[in-house]
Amino acid sequence: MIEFEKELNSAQFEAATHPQGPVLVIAGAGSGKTRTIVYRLAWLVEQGIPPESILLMTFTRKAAQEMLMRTEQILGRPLHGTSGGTFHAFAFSILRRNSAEIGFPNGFTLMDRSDCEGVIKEVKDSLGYGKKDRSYPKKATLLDMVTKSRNKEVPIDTLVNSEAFHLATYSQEMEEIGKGYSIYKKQHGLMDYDDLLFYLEDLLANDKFLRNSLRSRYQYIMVDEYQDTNLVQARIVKLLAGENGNVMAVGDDAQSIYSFRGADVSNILKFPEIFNDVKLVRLEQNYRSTQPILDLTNAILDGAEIKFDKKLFTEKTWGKKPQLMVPLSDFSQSNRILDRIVKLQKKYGPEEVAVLFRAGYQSYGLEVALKRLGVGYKKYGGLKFNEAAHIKDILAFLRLVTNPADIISWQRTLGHIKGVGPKTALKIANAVIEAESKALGKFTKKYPLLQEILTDLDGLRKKKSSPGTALEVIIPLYKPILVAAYPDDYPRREAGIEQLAQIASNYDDLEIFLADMCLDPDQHSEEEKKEDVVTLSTIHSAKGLEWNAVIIIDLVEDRFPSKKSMQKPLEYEEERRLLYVACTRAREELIMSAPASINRRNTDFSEAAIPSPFIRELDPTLFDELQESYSGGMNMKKNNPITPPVSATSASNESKKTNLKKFGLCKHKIFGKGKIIEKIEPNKVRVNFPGFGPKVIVEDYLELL
DNA sequence: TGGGTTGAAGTTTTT
DNA sequence: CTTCAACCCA
Repeated sequence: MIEFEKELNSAQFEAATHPQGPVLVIAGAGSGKTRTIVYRLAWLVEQGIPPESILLMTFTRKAAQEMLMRTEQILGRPLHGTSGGTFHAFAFSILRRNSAEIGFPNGFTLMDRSDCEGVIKEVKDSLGYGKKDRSYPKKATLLDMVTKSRNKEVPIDTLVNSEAFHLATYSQEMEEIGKGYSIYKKQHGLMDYDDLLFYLEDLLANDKFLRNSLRSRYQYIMVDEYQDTNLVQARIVKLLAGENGNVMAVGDDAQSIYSFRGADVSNILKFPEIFNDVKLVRLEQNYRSTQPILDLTNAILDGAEIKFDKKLFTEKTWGKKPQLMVPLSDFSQSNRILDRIVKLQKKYGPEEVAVLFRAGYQSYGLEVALKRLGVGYKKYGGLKFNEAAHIKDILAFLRLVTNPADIISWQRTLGHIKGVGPKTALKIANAVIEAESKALGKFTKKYPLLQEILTDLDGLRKKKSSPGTALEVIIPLYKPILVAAYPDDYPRREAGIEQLAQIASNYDDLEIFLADMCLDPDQHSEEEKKEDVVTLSTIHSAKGLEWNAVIIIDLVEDRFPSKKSMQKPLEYEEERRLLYVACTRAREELIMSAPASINRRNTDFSEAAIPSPFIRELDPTLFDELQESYSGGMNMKKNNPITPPVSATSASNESKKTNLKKFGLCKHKIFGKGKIIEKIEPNKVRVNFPGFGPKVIVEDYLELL
């Protein structure tokens, strides 16, 4: 018997043992959110609720697995049949069984990011857009806009006006591309991540029988990280929960960091309006970090444009102040951080140290340093295992076994035949699909390799082969192609393919294997399995995790907050929350690093770097500052001379103000070159931009020419 | 139409 | 430094 009342604090207990109806748990960072969910699961099961009637939606599959495992631990017995995973994976499993009903009689193939980009490019080209226009939005940008408009459920036009003004001239065409994209997917039996959610919603809304059967199956629904759900996810929850509404939503509005993907914080704020008689529980006591760390994280939130009514507190009143390290450059930062990692690992154990950063590439320097010293590490975020060209090649081939209409995969696969490019591949694919044996005969005669590929595909299709056996056929066929394409590093890539085969051997069903590779790309990568090593992670991928010591690197302007977010208030605020998430991962030691200079990509020279505005605005008594001396050591900066470092921005503003009187030429990041025609308020001017017309701009966003 | 070359532009986060 | 698309030649 579990003693719930003893194991949980009163708020946690209240949430975990709430008998019926909707509950909203606003759980501050480190407030025992996972613990609450786990105890709720255990409580439900102890009340006699069958485990298979519980549905647990999480942000990653890993999170779900961990929670289910912990529940089994405290229950002391296995938990059979509880469904746990991401919205996307859940949607896939339902849609797969009902594909005919949503207009995919032959099933569908799930696309990953680069497949989607390929389709977008195809549509763009077929519409004849962007010819000869070098500055036409790239396929990645186009896809971003299309999916963002879909996720936020706002027309592209509106989206462009509110957050991508520089694309204004293209919004009409982007709208068309979006339409074409959606038709293309349907025609070729393809779905992207967004489709999974929208088709699921349609299915639930229209199929009363299915809806009722799912409702009676899932009596209790729990949704973790609710602040990062989007509108359609919220509606799906509503459809699944039904009248009795046994939903528990858990989240923290201060940790919402996925709005770039369409997540909508107002979901969590509006939850009480959507369901009746919502029980609201707040978890505010922090069990993770020491008080000096919380003082700093509370201060970060204090600077927010829209205030959070939230002050985390802890009983761990002891502890070290967070540190701000100022290495001379981003290059020396790697070495100084390496020293710290080694020391911290001795103190806390090798697994208990993590280095966090804004973007995947920011850890490259450190990775080199770690390798040189032979310190093991695992990295989360950034490039994925299945984004490597050779892995994609193999997966494309496998996809043709299940979906012959997948033109993108045909082009990828047939492109390896000498003399075949996208155009010829398209013709061949059409000949195959339409079964035009005459045309096909010509092609197979001309390209012997094609005959081989087709024969293998046919064999695999007929036998309904498992992923493992399919790979046994494909690998020998692909090997010569691999060797020819990458003469210098094919052994490394071959090892990657071996690894893929290893993963595949755990699956019986090819379609499920392929979907999992998109839905959960790095669950099986070798990284996962490494033990006793330091963790390197993007902050997004570190969500929900914690370590004794956390180091955050590259806290300088343009890198964190990212350059792009500086001009957009909403994105800038999200960067702030991102830093909040990063800092609240630390239990005992928090180290922030803001190198004094960074290397710009296109120059050989380092440029002076300005510490992140989030750091500059902090009260300097909240942290200790360490500066790297020219001889290499780190010295404590004595009694923290109040460091509103006569910031470079304000200094340059001064000079701007005087120069602006001349009404000269200037440059704006979005509108390009323009001429200043009028000074309006103390810090605003009217500028005429060729092509855009006159605009009122805040001086700080202008560069004088 | 494929394949190589050239020249310019753009750099985040993820299911 | 990398990626992308236009351009040219076979």
